Amino acid sequence: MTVRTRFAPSPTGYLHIGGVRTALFNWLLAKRHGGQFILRIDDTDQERHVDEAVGKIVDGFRWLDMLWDEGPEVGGPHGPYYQSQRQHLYREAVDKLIAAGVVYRDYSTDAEREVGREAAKKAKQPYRFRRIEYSDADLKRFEDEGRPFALRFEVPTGRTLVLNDLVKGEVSFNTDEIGDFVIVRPGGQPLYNFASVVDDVEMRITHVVRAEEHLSNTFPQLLVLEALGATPPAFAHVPYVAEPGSHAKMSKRKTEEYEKRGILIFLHQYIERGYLPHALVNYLARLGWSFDDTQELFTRAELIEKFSLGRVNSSPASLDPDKLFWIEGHWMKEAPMEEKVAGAIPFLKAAGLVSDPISDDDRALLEAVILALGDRMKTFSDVVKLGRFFFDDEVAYDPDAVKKRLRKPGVPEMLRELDALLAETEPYDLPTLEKAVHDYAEKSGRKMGDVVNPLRVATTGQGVGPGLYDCLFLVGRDRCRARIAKAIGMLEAGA
RNA sequence: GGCCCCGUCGUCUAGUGGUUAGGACACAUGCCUUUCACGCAUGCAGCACGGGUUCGACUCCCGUCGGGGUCACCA
Repeated sequence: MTVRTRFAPSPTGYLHIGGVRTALFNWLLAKRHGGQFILRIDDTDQERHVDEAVGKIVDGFRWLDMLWDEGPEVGGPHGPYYQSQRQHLYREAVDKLIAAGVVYRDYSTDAEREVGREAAKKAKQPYRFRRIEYSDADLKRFEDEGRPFALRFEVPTGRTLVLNDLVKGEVSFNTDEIGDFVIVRPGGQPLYNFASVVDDVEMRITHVVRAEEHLSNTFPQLLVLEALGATPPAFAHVPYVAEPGSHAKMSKRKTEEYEKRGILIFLHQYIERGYLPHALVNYLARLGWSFDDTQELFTRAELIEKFSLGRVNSSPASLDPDKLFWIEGHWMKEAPMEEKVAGAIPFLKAAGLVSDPISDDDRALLEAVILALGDRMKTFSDVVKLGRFFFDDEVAYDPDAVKKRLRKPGVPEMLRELDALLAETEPYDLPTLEKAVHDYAEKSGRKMGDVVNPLRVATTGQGVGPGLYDCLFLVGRDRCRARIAKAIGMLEAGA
C-alpha cells in the first residue's frame, strides 16, 4: 500500500510556521515511502477571499520546494480538492450513516442548548449533548412546520476507544466523555469532524499527521470511521511549537508582540527577510524530530532518507531563532553563486540599488560583491544590509564607526596621504593595492590596523565588512577618492 | 472543573535500570586576523518536585506542581 498523507489548511490567513512544520512532516513521510502528499483546502466555512489565500499558500509551498502530488492547481484522481466543492460526497456519507442508524435529527434550539450548558457549568460538570427524545406527535409537527434541524451523531456510551498514535503511543478514551456531535448544520453545511473524515477516506489517506490539538477530536472521528465501515488511517499527533525560550504555545493573538520582539511566526516573514528555503526546511525538520544524537545539518535527500515518525518527539519544542540563523549561515555558505545572485536581486531592486531588469554590469558587480562578502552573507537581504555602498554612489557614515576609527588625531592628514596613494596606484587592482597600503604603513611607521580601519570607514562608511582591498577595488578609484574627500570634510567641519 | 497529552542544560536533542548524563545552538574566554564573519580550542549550564519498586533509578509505578489540548451548529 502506498503511503498517502495530506495537509489541509483552511484558507483564512497566512501559513503559520507550526503549520509549515506539520506539512513538512507529512511531506517527508510521503516522500520517504515513495508515496503521495496531498494538499486539500478545508474551506467548509466558505471564506470570502479563498482564491487569494490559496494562492499565497501554494506560493509558500513552491518556495519551500515541497511540491504536492494532488491538490489545487495540479488536480488529481480524488478531486476536487476544495471541501466546498465536495458536497455530493458528504451527502452520500450522510445517507450511509442514516442507513446505519447512527445519526438523528436534532431540533434543539440555541436557547435549549444554552440552558444545558449553564446547568453543566453550575454543576462543574463538562457539558455533553445527548439526544432529546420527542414524541411522535412532536416530531411530526416539527417536520410539518419545516423546523430546521442539525444532524447529530449518536455516540454509544460505555465504550473505550483505543488509538495507537504513531507519536503519542497508546491513548484510550471513554465514549462517555463524548457528547453527540453535529455532523451537518441545519443549512446543510458539513462540519470538520465529519467532512475531514469523509475526505480522508475518499482520498485514501493512509497517515493523518496533524497538530496535537486534534488528539481528542480523533475519537469522535474514529466513531464516524467505524459507522462508515472504513478502515481508519494511522494517526500521528505532533506537539505544538512554543515561543522562543519558553514552553508557552505560540498564539495568533500575540502576533503584534512577536513582531516587536522580532519573532517571525509566518512563512511569508521568512521569505521577506531573505531566508534560504532549505535552511528553514532543515531547521523545522529538527524542531521536534531528530535522527540521532549528533546530526543537525541535513540535505533534502538525507531528510527524505532518514525521516521517521517514530523519532518525532512527543513533547513540545520551542522556536529557536538563533539556531535557525546558524543553519541558515551554513546552507548559505554551501549555496551556489547562481542561487545567491538570483536570491539577492529582488532585495537590491526593492532597495532601488539596481535597475529592473538588472543590467549586465550590475550583475557582474553583484557576483563580485557576493564573493567579497563570503560567509558574511547569511540571508539574501544581507547584500543590501552589508553591501549597499558597493551599489550606491552615496555613502552613509555609521556614527559609531566614525567615532571609533576616524575621530582620532592625525587621521585627516593620513587620509590625504592615502588619497594620494590611491591616485597613483597603478594598476588599480587587488595585489597592487595591497602592496601599496602595506608599504605605506611600513614607511609611515603605523600599525596595519591604524591604517586599514580608518581607510575602510572613509571609503565604505562602515566599520565592518569584506576585506579592505576587495572594497577598495570594487568601489573603484574615483568613488574611493570622492569618499575620502567627503570624510575629511566631515571631520574638519565637525572637529 | 471532567477527560486526554506532555515535563533531560536558557533552547533543540541523545538516552529505554548500572553513563564522569553525550552532542548542537546561544553565552563566556582564548587563538587566528586589517574590521566583521568563518574556523579552532576551552568553559558555563540539565534529569520539575515528593513518594514508592529495586542491590541500583533520568529511565518503571503513584501523587503534586507546571505547560498544552478538548469538552461548539470553528478548523
